[in-house]
Parts: sequence; structure tokens; C-alpha cells
Amino acid sequence: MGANRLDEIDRKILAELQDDGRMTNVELARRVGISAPPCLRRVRTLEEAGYIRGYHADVNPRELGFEVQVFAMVGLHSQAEVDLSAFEQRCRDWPFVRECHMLNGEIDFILKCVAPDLSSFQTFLTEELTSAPNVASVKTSLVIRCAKDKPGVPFDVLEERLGRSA
Amino acid sequence: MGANRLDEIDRKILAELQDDGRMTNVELARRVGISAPPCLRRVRTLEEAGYIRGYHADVNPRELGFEVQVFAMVGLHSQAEVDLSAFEQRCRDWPFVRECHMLNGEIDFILKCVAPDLSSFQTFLTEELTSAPNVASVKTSLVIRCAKDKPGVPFDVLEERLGRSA
DNA sequence: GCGAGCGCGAAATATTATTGCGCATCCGGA
DNA sequence: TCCGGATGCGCAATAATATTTCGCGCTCGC
Repeated sequence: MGANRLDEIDRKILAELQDDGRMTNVELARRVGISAPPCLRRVRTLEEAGYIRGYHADVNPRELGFEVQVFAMVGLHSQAEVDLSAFEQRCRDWPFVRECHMLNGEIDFILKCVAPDLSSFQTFLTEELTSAPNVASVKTSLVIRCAKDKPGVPFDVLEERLGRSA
Repeated sequence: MGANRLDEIDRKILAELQDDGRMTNVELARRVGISAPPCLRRVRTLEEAGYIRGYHADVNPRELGFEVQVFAMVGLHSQAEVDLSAFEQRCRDWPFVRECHMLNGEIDFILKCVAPDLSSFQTFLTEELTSAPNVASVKTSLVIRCAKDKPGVPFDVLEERLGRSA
């Protein structure tokens, strides 16, 4: 469900705004082939319906002095819901942790972290993360380089699938 | 380097646009405490200097029919630069792969993937990823739920650090 | 202390966002 | 077949915003 309620213009709007979220409505309307007022109405509707959760500038961490990016794989002692939630809340409170995903399998959580330098990350790792309640194991991997970092979803795949089923 | 060249207003601009990338320049100027023209000039400068790499709508994958998110940990046979680059290029070509990070340690790459359903991901996994040249091992973990997903960097940490050093 | 460079803000103008409204189209029922 | 009702478009008008221009004050190096 969800994507079926959207027509081709809506999907094009989402694709364009995912690619350039600060595009003017006039330009957006031109690209999707309708006039500005209905285009803006569609955008508002998509926002209110939750298809668009927000807009964010993509800032460059290195330029801003965040030299270190790390993935941390975390295992917990207890997987009771109370304990899972407690750990998630800690992650929300830690500024270096940018993403926290609960996983299946042997790893319980994967965290994407960012830090100004290795030493400040080490301090966070030993004094905060590893020593947090219920944390059983933490494996970390430094990001050497990033080959791809696309936001959201591949709209071209969506079009293909809808095209076949339509 | 980098963040030092920015004054407090620049950093506030980046923080605000990271939080809401579609804010009008008038509103942004009001929040950072200067008038609209210099505010817009600063934004343009930040964009051109690479502090801002772009703007993106944050779309909701589930609403759009992408029910499955997966982290894939990939090991390669050869870590020669040619082979690393070749694998990275494949990742760029696979639409289901949204992020591809090269890591240190036993894992060579971590991929963040999105797919419409489990079966289409399985097809991708077996027919594309696992069977790609030079791929030695692939471990996948399904995302059960996402507790935190913040973009970019924690500007409050940046302010603290600069505050102490200034 | 004195010009040069820098960055601000006021004002004017160009563009864009937003609202109001009439029209065409597409059903579902008489 | 014909008739509302609902949906969604586009035009036109207005409000808001973006962008340019320009003069002023500030700081800094000499």
C-alpha cells in the first residue's frame, strides 16, 4: 500500500525533491509537467500524508571537523523490550550516534557514529558505549572511504515495478 | 581546518538547514540574527565551498513500498585498489544499494540496502551481490526497527568544542 | 590615523508562493 | 443516457520571498 495511491506525477515530485530538496516550486512544476499551484498542493499533501518526512541540508562532516566515521555493532545481554528501549534511548541521547538500527541475527544493533577525531571517539566508545548497562559486546569498524551515499529510495525501481503491474 | 573558518553565524546556518533544508531564507535570517541578503550570501558561499553538498527530501521508504532494509557486510578476495574500485562501481550501479562504505578490519565493505520485499532482496543478494566477481563473503542483517536516524553531524558538539578552544 | 577590504542592512526589483475561482473530466446512480 | 458530485487542473491576482544594488561602518595592516 502507499505507493499505489500515488500517480506518476506524485512519484516524480518525490524523486525530484529527494534529489534536490530546495528546488523552487516553479521549477518542480515545470519538471513534472503541471502548473505551480497544483504542484504545490501535491507537495503539501505528500508532506501531510507522511511520504515526505522532512528536508535536510547534506553537510560535509570532514569540512566541519568530523574526521572520523565509525560503524559499531552492538550485542546486548538482554533482549527484553524494556532493555531494548532503554538502549535505544541512550543512543538518541548520544550526539556522536547518528543512526541506530535494531537488527536480526547475532548483532542486536548497528550504530553509525561520527566524531571529530579518533581519540574523542575512543573516549566515547570506552566510557559511554561499551560501559553502558546491558551492553555485552561492541565491534567497531572505521570508515576508510565512502563509495556511495544516496538518500532514500530508488525511484527508478519503483517506476519499473509499477510499470509492469499496470 | 574547515570549521575554523566559519563563524558562529555560519555554523548556525548549517545547523538550521540540516534540520530544515526548505526553510525560507527570510526565516533562516531571522533565526541566525542577521538580515536576509547577507544570510543568502552566506548560504551560497557555504554551498560553493562544499560545506553544503546538497538538499534532499527525506522520503518514507515504507510508505513508498520499500518494506525491507538490510545491512550487508561484504568481504572480498582481493583488496588491490583496482578490485576495490571495481566493487565500488558495482555498488553505485545497484539501485538497492543506497550506501557503500569501505571499512577497516575483517569486513571490507558495509552496504545499506533497501528493497520492496524480502524476495526481491533475496534475488538481488544471490544473483547479484554474492555472485559478483571478487566477493568472498556476505553477511546480511535485516533492520527490525530504526531507533534513530539523524542526518549529518551534531552541531551542538561542534559548538562545545569551539567554545572551549576559543 | 588612514585607505583597503569586508560584511552588514535598507531599498528596489525580480521571482516565487499562495489563494480564489471557474472549468474540464471522470465516475456512480437514476 | 443523463445528471450531480467529487477531483484536479490552470489562470489570474495577491502576498511573500529571493536577489541585486548600493552606501555605510568596522577592522586591520601600515
